[in-house]
Amino acid sequence: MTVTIKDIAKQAGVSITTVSRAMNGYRDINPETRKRVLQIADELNYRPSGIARSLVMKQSKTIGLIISEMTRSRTGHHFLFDVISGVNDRAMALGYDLILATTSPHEQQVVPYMELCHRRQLDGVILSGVRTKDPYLQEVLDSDIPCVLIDVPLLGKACSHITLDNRKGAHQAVKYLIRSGHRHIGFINGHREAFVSEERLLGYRHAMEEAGLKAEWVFYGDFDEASGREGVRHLLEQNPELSAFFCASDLMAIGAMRELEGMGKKVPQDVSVIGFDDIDLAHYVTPTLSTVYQPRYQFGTQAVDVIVGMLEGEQGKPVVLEPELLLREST
Amino acid sequence: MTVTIKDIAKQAGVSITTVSRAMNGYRDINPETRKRVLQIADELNYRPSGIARSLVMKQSKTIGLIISEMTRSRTGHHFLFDVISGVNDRAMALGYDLILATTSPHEQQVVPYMELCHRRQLDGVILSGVRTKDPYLQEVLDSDIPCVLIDVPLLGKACSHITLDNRKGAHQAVKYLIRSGHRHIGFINGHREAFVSEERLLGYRHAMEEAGLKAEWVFYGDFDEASGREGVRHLLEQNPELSAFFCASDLMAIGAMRELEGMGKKVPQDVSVIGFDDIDLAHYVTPTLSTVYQPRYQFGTQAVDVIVGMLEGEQGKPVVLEPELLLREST
DNA sequence: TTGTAAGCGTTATCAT
DNA sequence: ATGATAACGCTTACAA
Repeated sequence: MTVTIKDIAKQAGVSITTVSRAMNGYRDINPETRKRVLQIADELNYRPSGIARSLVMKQSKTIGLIISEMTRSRTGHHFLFDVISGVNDRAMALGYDLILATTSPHEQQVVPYMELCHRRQLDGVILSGVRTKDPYLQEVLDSDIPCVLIDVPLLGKACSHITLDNRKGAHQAVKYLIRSGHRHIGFINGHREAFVSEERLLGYRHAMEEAGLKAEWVFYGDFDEASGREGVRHLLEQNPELSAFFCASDLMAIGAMRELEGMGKKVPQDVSVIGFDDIDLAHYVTPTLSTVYQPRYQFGTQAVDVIVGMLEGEQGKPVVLEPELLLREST
Repeated sequence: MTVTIKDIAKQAGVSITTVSRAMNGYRDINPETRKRVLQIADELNYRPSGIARSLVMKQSKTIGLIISEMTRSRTGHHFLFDVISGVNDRAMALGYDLILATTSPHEQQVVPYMELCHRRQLDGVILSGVRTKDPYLQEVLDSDIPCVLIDVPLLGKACSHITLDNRKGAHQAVKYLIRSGHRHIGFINGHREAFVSEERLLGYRHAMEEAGLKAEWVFYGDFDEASGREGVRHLLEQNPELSAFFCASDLMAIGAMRELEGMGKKVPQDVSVIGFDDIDLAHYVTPTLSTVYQPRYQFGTQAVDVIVGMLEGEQGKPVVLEPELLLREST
């Protein structure tokens, strides 16, 4: 049915070896022959089988993008699309195919990391959304397949990562609030199993403490809008003096603003709010949201670069991207 | 290095055939033997090679999701993430792997559809974002590989599609505006190479004409915010009497609202606006946007269902999902 | 410059 | 119930 090099070989009256040579641009072949082979391949509408090639070459030219908790709430949406785009674009540009797979903390216990890798003979994998104590982390460390984690600072023989300088980002945001005159700044953080949460907390603390302020108004949310609302309620209840909130995600910041509105407080007149991520929503809501920008697309492209680097024998170097504070109307 | 059935066979003192049998749950095998084989496989940490299996079985258990113009502007973002999620979730649930690939009208001329399919031996493909006269359309028709197109009403021996009842959606929206008392309703459509644009235009016309109104205030945009603004400017310039706009995307509707605001017109007091899609933004902007809901996630899951149906020998039936008019503050 | 033949990790056919 | 053996479509020594 499908045409193979065998068919071409027959048609061209040469061996399959010669066909293979012609197709792959080897030079120890008569230009005439190559031309004829290529010609016939074209006529026959030959398409090489990557599958067969993968089997014999023991590399698939495929990168796996494994995302944990992709659809859980709407949180991922805003962050992940760009990451996926970046990975896809760069992977394609470098000649790699992309396999997308999703998992969850639970799934991770059911189907081992290595199973995903071997099934498709992934050359490398990019892992996003894993929590600090998810099962895959150890498996990644044990594996020989190059892997770069997004936002989890693991390092190993075949494992590197890419992340933002979250500490700096948080520090910038909080410092700005302080400079704007705020003394009582609440921090609505993400959940505790996210590495970025730890880092952002450190940034918050650092900024507060270096200004001689107490850094104790912290709430742990879940990155989504509801938990932003909750954070405001919770923190304000105990500390009515809070005049600003730094939130570990834009979604939480939006929730915070909504809740504040509901309480009759004006943003930014009464209370200032800063988010994190700079998702599209940030400049569509009213008031527009000041936030810490994350170069999501670059998370994707650079993750691929690191992987491919490792594939070529380099030791994977961690990548730490720069945050950028974007000031809008909410401050 | 990697352990294969051969290794297991040796360890277990049986033939590879027997191992294969054990692994695949055949029943013409001694339960004892199976148990031992499975046991050893586990000890050795055996992971089957999907690649090898694909080669011999001539099916890869893989579905390709090919998206044209994925990152062009920010338009796709809002619509595509859910489609991707849906495809991914259902594909995984049914035991299929997902390969994500992107293309563009230009790319389509460079790398043939069949090349993508054969390279990975895709069992089926889902195609999104193609324009009405993109090269892939004909290729899909000629191909024997099951394909379902999203929002392009192609039908063929191995080709079906899934779409929304766009005509009805548009009709509902416009009819609502008419019932609200509007007589001069502008339509900011998507670009002409989108099938959905034709359909939505028909819906607009139908609603207007059945109310005895002129249906001639049409602008062709590009689905993005900028073209929404442009549409308002253009239409209003020539027809200051317009008191409502129906837009073929939420992004254009938001652009329209922004432009109207800029002109000093209040939404909805002076002018009503309805969008299309119900992206997340719709209920975050001010005023919140009335719109026609598209079940994006279902586009994904059902597309997979159709593909898998075809893989099992069914003739692919087109799927037409139901729109739903969501009324919010912009009307 | 070209061909022969082995092998990649499976499944499948046919014996036994 | 089990085992040889031939595929699957390709690459790659090694020979010629």
